[in-house]
Amino acid sequence: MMNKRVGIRDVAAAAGVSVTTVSHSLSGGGVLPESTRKRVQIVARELGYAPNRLASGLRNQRSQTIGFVSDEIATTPFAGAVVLGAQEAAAAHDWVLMVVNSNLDAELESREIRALMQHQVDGIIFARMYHQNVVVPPMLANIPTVLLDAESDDNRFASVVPDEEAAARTAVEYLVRAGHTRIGYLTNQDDIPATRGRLEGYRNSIRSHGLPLDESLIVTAAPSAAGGREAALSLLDRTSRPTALFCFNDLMAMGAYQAAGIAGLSVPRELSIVGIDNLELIAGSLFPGLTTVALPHYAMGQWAITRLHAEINGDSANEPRHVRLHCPLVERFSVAPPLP
Amino acid sequence: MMNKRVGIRDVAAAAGVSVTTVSHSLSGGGVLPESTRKRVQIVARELGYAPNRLASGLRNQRSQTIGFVSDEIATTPFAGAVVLGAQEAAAAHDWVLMVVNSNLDAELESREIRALMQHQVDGIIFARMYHQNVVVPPMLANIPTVLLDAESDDNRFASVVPDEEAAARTAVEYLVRAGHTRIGYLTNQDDIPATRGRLEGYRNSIRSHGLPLDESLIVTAAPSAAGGREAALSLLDRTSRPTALFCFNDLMAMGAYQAAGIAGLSVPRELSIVGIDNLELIAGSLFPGLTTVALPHYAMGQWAITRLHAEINGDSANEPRHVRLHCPLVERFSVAPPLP
DNA sequence: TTGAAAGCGCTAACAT
DNA sequence: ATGTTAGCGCTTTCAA
Repeated sequence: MMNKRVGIRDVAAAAGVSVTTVSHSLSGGGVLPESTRKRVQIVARELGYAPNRLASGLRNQRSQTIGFVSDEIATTPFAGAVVLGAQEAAAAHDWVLMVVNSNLDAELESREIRALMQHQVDGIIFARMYHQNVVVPPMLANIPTVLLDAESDDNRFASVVPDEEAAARTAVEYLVRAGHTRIGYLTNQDDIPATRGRLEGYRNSIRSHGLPLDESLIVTAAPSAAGGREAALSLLDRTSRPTALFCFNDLMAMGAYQAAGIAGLSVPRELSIVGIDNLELIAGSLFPGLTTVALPHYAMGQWAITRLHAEINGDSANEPRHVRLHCPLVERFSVAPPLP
Repeated sequence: MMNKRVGIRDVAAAAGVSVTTVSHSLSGGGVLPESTRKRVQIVARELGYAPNRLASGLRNQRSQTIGFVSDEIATTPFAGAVVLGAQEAAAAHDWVLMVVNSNLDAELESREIRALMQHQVDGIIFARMYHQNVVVPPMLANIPTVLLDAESDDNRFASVVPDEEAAARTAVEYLVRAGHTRIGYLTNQDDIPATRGRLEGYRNSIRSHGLPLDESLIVTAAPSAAGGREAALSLLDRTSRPTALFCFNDLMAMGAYQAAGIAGLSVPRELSIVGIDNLELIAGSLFPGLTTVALPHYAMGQWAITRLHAEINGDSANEPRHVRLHCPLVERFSVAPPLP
């Protein structure tokens, strides 16, 4: 049910002017005396006039609508932050988001993108929930598109991802500053960009602080609490155990807490722990609270829309194409100096 | 950039028929011989024709678009499941979702709803992330709207919420079946429908199993891990401590695990724990895994869209207006028989 | 069985 | 300074 009663011609009639004048008055076009403009605006408000975006979109070839395509929106708590960042930035441009989700089904994803294009979206955010390399569906070649938490070999698309390497350095550095010299790393067994970037960041940071790089302090496991628990356990069993653990993500960090409990070690007095993700639900609920490096989900959503806006308006020539966003440290209570 | 190249008239030209015939062929209207219909369809496919929904929406007064209005999409992991349920059901009706989020700001919410209406959405899902009573913004009176995880005194709106009382009964019953007779309840300090419903369910279930209802076993706290931890601690300190804890939500259950650790009790051997929510991230990561009652987020999303569809098509007369959805038990490993 | 044409609500080029 | 009018792409009545 479209309940748009009053249209531009009703306003015109009520104000005793033509539709052109109304259109100009409301959209700032044309050259009118302030007086008429004001008067028309007042009449429009009184009548409760609201423009029909379907009609103006049809006329302007601009729907003021952006397609947001993502994978697995349901299983991650990241999606909310990304969508929120995108939605708030979109609202600032008077855009509204059409959200679709493919649940990792490429065929479904194509259908959804097709639907979005039928709705004449002005552009598309192609988002993944975990930083990854993607091959962009070919039909996106004809529409302004920016990649979010994803990168493509196809250089045509602008993209934004977290700076994984710097995130890891931030975490390790924090531990080093606290006085730790034997810092274990619980890494992810999956070979994805995040894994590579964070591992590199760990190694670089250790080295750049003049600490010995002991590869046996790096343990590989599934990026889950269970994975982190087992990995941490294997490290804590050793005679000369690390005094701090840097974990690929907050879930593995949660596993490290569990391992500490099993090993009878108190966090942070006897074992310091740092994660990555800043999953509020986990990091804020662990006891004591987990110090971790936040992934910039909100900021990526925001950046993607802003970049898309530039692209659609044709002033994207000087805009950066590929961006790695900063990941800030979030301090809670899981780090202390090592025992003497 | 609208990149719709080929329109209905291109197809008409290519097929050597009129636009009318094309329209009828594609949408199944009119009375044409199968032969022409097929031929036109083939030509349309070859040309890569796709209808412009802005145009058909303008003509039909149906945008095939639904507004999804929610509060705090970012802070909860529930949002994803709700949106997914809604989106998949919407796709089945060839609808697409316009998602907006108000972050609890009523003024912002109004602006967003206004934007949705300008885009001529055919209906609106008014969703909350925590079961609550709401006053529906007055402008929704003129558009088909269904409430999700929310109820209103205004009886005009269909609504769907979880069956809180039954959820609690499911949890307690499971504990009783395992042999527990002293079951503590960690309840929420906030007076919201979930709190009332679950507390009632707890009491009803205890009574209906012929167990003594010991009100001192009910402890009130903040619905967080910290709240659950403190509440559980106070219960476990007692001489005749409960052998099982039912928790208002998974976060409080997580706190109960922490309390068990502090008290030196092993879960589930010495203390059984059940939650509500089935937050995969928490319930699946706790060690051992948390047995909990799932909130029907996906199903609510689905129901809301289906109901809205009936409403928009005017065949909602026999449809239920207010529904409480079943909350299924999800078994993991946090429950065992009490020690003899 | 097929086609011409009006019109959904809006914008903007072109008059006046 | 303001108004007339031709579409945007589609559906559908009405006529042929």
